[in-house]
Amino acid sequence: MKLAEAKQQFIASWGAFGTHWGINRTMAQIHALLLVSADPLSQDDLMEQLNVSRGNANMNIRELIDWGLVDRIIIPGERKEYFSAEKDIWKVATQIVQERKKRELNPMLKLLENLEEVDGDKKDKHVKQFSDTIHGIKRFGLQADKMLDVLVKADENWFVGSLMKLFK
Amino acid sequence: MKLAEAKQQFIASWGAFGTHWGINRTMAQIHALLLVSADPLSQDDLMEQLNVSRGNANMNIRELIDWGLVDRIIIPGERKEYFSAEKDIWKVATQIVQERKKRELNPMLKLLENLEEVDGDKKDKHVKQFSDTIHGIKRFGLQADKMLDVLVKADENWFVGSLMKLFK
DNA sequence: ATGTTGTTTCACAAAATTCTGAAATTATAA
DNA sequence: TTATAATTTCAGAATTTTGTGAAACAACAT
Repeated sequence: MKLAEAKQQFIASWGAFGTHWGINRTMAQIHALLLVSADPLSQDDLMEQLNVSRGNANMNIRELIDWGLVDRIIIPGERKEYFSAEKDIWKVATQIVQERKKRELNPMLKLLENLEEVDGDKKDKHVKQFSDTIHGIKRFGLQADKMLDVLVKADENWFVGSLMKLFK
Repeated sequence: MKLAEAKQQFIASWGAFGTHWGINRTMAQIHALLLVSADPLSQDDLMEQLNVSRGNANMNIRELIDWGLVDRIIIPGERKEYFSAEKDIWKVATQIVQERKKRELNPMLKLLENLEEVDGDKKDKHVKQFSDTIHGIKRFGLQADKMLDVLVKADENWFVGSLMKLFK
């Protein structure tokens, strides 16, 4: 397969993949393109290669920078800004985990804490089912939270090594 | 807090949460409502409590059944069907992991295999960056695939216990 | 200062997704 | 059978999300 064709396919698939995970197509595609590009690209490069507008490109680049997945690169002597993606997939994954934890898991846990105490007779099966469910989700969420903290801080080799032993 | 209010808040939040994960609002809300309901509910119950149309309710219930998160309950002597959600959150989580693995991770790995061999000089840095990236993602994906398989098959107590030891 | 190039913003447009409700279908009862 | 209740389907409507492009803004060079 030709490089250009393979790139296209990767970008298209990564974009489609993203939409299943609450990430919009263009953002995922910009990320994909930067992941497979040897050199940093400018906003115009991205616009041209992905066929998207200036505004769209700009907004999604910014979002990727917010997520810590893309860096702004200043090339001395050049007026334009360039962008480059973190290529180490372990780092990409832990960065995403960290952000989603912060943005989604932690607020959810906070909510669950509020919902934990409901008025009413604990013998009432409706009250009981509600608080049991909330409790169960919270317990699970706290467990996940702890695990993900370790994962985020872990070094890939140590982590994979330990799991291998565990799961061999 | 009153039970009714707490329920409402849980349902609304679970729905919002779902949208960050590629799950549509109604589907997540139906799931939430069934999670906190002590007894199975009919389609009409769901429609009424969530204020959604028959078609919408029907489609999303079916989807939840497809995902293995909700069961159809036949009550003898009753004409209507009732629905009930798996309450054990560990089971819910492993079920979701299993499905997403099948629907998303496995196809992605297959794609990456196709993209692994690109024509052209391995010395060309563009070719090299592309295949290095694809390789990296594939390696990571295979590792994740294995891990998740273990997780799906694992018993919660064993799993959490092992991790506790590992991460003490 | 003034012009030029590059970046950001944002009102509106386009597209994608989700929802509705009525009609068609299916299942059960009389 | 025929009537009745429950379920499913799906074309179009409503809503939400995403994208566009021109104008405002900022940075720099002359």
